[in-house]
Amino acid sequence: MPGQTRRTADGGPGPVDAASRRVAGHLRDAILSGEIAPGERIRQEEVAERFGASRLPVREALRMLEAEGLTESQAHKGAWVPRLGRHEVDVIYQMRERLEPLALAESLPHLTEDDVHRIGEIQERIEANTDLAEFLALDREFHLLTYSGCPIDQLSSMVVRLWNSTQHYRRAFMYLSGPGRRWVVNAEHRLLLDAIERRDAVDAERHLSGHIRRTRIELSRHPEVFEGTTP
Amino acid sequence: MPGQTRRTADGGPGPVDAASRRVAGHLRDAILSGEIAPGERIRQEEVAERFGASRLPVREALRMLEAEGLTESQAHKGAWVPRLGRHEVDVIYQMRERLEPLALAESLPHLTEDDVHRIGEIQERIEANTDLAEFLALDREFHLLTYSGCPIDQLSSMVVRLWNSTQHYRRAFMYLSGPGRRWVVNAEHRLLLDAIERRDAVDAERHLSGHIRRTRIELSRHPEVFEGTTP
DNA sequence: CTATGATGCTTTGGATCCAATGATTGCTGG
DNA sequence: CCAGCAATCATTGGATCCAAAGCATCATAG
Repeated sequence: MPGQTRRTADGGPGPVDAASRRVAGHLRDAILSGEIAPGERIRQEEVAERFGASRLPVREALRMLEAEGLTESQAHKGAWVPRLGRHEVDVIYQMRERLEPLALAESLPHLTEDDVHRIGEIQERIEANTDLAEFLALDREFHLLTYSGCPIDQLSSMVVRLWNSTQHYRRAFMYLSGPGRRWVVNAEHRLLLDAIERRDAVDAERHLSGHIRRTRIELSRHPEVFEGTTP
Repeated sequence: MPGQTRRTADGGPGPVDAASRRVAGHLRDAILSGEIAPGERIRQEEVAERFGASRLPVREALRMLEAEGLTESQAHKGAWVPRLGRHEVDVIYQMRERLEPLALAESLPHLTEDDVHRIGEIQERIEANTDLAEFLALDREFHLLTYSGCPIDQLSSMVVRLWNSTQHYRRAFMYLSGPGRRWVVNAEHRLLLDAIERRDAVDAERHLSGHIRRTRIELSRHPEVFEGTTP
């Protein structure tokens, strides 16, 4: 799952990746892929041993992930992946409905023709794809690419953060709902892509907010997503 | 400037404050009060010596502040307070226009009668006050109190983050514009407060987004705010 | 048999020391 | 006199060691 490693700072020509950022990247992938589930605790020493580093960069990595909404921590009690409730996920999707159209509008003027072309290619791969994990990765890549021209760091990082913290529930939802309504996603993506190609910010914002809103409402009809995995 | 110290985690019954959180609190106050200006670099050792700690908790504190949008950092190049441009601040205000009404709507049902009463008291102190620094602190306290019932951590912390990163420019703007349009703020606050007392989320959201929007537009007419302090 | 308190064990937080990287400054050659 | 290069210095990143706080278990008394 490349492309979203190295987020917070170091965005520029940063030549090296410090150990703390490397550990953060591995941990991020582990959380986003579902290997570490919500509610699960993260022990510093275990992570340090796994990635061949000392505990210190692990601590810094956990702070970075905390900034991205991927972990929570409390003094002397450790860190864990936050477990979200039904209402919490619903509100986070409402935040996406309000923020991502703005990110798209800010990004649109800066997207190159090549960028738009790549977005179209991703959509073709989405339509040809059948694997669930790959669909999630491609969908994420599709949307984040549409925001990639946004020059406002605060906005970009908040959008990524919202995607991160709901990734697990999106996966659980897609798993439950099956591929039956995949065509709706494709239609929405196609309309969004067309608006982007026409550089029509108004249409793009409308299609995007509708896309997120529909997902939120369908997701809210699967309450079983939020009850699972109670050890 | 109390009330906003100890943000990120530890929100619950956290009994102690670790040294890193204490350092983060002091640094946060220093940045929000303007003592450390945008663009200024922060040297770890200097901070460590100043607050009587080792460099390690300072490093963790800088990560926490990075999470709150108060600092930026790059590997082997250190940390500094980010300097924002005119357009960047404008977009951040647009983010506020979209997010804070949602935070208010989520908060409203959970605000107690006592909360609402305290908000009214703060507004009275705002109207009686003449000092600029105190106005900024009270205004911040007013708005954050209206969001204090919001149970969605992600939303609350994002709102605080947006307030944090624009605090310096808000102060510069208030300093330039003078008290001449203070009455507009008071009128908007009064209408907002009334809607809150009536538990009218629709009205409250409208007044709030209008309040932020007007501030954004007046702020955008003072480009000199963003050019100052070039050493 | 249960509840309460003390003790040890695990895990995190902090301090000091060492290594690596970036910037600055001085030197040398054109 | 200026440009480029190299060496030194300041600053950050990382590893190891030590202290403190939570948590669980076990023993003991009611």
